[in-house]
Amino acid sequence: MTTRTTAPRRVAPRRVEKETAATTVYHALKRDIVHGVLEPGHKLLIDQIAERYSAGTNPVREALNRLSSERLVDREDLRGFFVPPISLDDFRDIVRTRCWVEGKALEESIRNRTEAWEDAIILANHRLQNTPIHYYEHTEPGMPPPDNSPWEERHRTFHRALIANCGSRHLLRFADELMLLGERYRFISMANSYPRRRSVDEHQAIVDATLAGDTKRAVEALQGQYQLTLKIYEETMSGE
Amino acid sequence: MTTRTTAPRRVAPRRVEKETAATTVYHALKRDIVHGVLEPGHKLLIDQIAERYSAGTNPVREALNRLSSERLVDREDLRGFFVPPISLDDFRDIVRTRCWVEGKALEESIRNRTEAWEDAIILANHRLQNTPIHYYEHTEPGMPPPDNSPWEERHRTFHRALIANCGSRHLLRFADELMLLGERYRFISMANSYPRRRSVDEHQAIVDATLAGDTKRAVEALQGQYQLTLKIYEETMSGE
DNA sequence: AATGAGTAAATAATGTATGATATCGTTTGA
DNA sequence: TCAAACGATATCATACATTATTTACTCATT
Repeated sequence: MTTRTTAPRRVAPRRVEKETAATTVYHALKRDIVHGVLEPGHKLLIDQIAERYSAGTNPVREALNRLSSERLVDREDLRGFFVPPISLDDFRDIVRTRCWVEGKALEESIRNRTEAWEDAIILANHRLQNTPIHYYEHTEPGMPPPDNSPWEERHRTFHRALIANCGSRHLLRFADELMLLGERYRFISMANSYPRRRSVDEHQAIVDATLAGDTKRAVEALQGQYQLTLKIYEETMSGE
Repeated sequence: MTTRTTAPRRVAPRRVEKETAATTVYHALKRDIVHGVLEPGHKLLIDQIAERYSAGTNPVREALNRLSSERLVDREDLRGFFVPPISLDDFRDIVRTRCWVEGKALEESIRNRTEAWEDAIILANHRLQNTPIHYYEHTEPGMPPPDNSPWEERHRTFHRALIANCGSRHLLRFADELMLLGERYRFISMANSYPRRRSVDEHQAIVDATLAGDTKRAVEALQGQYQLTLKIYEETMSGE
């Protein structure tokens, strides 16, 4: 048997991973609900949604049904779908639960720590620090709100990296769900509260304690950040 | 103004709460997957499911989409729906996560304890103790497996009652999801392991510690029960 | 005039049927 | 032995029919 001179390069049997319309609508709806584009309490009319995302009614229904199981839309038989209302109580619940879940997940991640996990945190933190935040105050009046999606994306990645080593798929899934629910409140009510936060320092403190293996300090730093977010939200609410 | 002698008793505008076909199929599928009637790894063909539950394809797709967000069915675009496979690793993850989540929820429930909550636990435990378990060994060969759904129902209610006072809707939702995922393993692989368990004593121990306000002992008793379940599962698996 | 029951029209969710498109298993040909 | 091609099967999307809810209106009663 002779070696081939031209590498046969088996064409990767990569499934093209085509997306169905239902999945496309699912992601679009999810994004628009989390970003507050679709307002809390708003009724989601099938036909409107279908037209909005250029899809049929059937894919829309499938997307809405998926989201209803993630508590990102409310559903009532024969009455339709709604964007879930927001409330201070709900946000308090989300933050508190997130503190428990991610606190535990961080603790376990540190217990199981590996070099690869630590590297991923360093990297995620570095990338996050190098991603600028565009403040609303610096844009001209009448301009659309600034797009911070790169920062948002890296922020999510950073927090996922912290707890990624906890060893529990289910706990990570819960953390992800809660992160999403929490982000919704940030987008809806606190779009412009970035500036008052020394988030770079906060993140650095979490990273330092985590890499030092100081579980107690790391968890407290993480939870402290979430509780600060809640505090700002409460002030924002009472100030209006 | 005189008081009316015949109470007008405004007829409660109680919505009849009709169930759609999609919801009916959703519950039926959920039950059959948890009970292991639909086997792990099995492909869920839309038409088959539709016929099985006497429904159209559309309601079936909606039900499957809901369940996919609860991890009770796996979904792949253009490839269909599947009953999730089971694995020892997955069950370990479920039990461990359940210990964390319910441990925390029980701790918080005790911290916020009220008389109503304690009463509900007493009652749920009492009802559970008075519900007999029908053992497979005691039925004639060839007979269908015994129906323990009353016990299962009360068992669920008991565990929900323990943590109901934790004050977090989201945590309770997670606990519920995990309970369901865990029950699936019990139904699939341990249908006949009831007898070897002194579950009445185990439950009583949890109740005693809980009502005594002994958080540490209560949580350990609760987690101990789950870990015992895992141990039995591991033995069942290796013994076959 | 204001209130409320009853009723009919409009609206929207739900379900059915059908056609389009992708995947999967098999066969055929080099 | 491998790969391309074909046919069978199933998912997905659209169009349409059905059923429930919501709204608007009428009219009797207070």
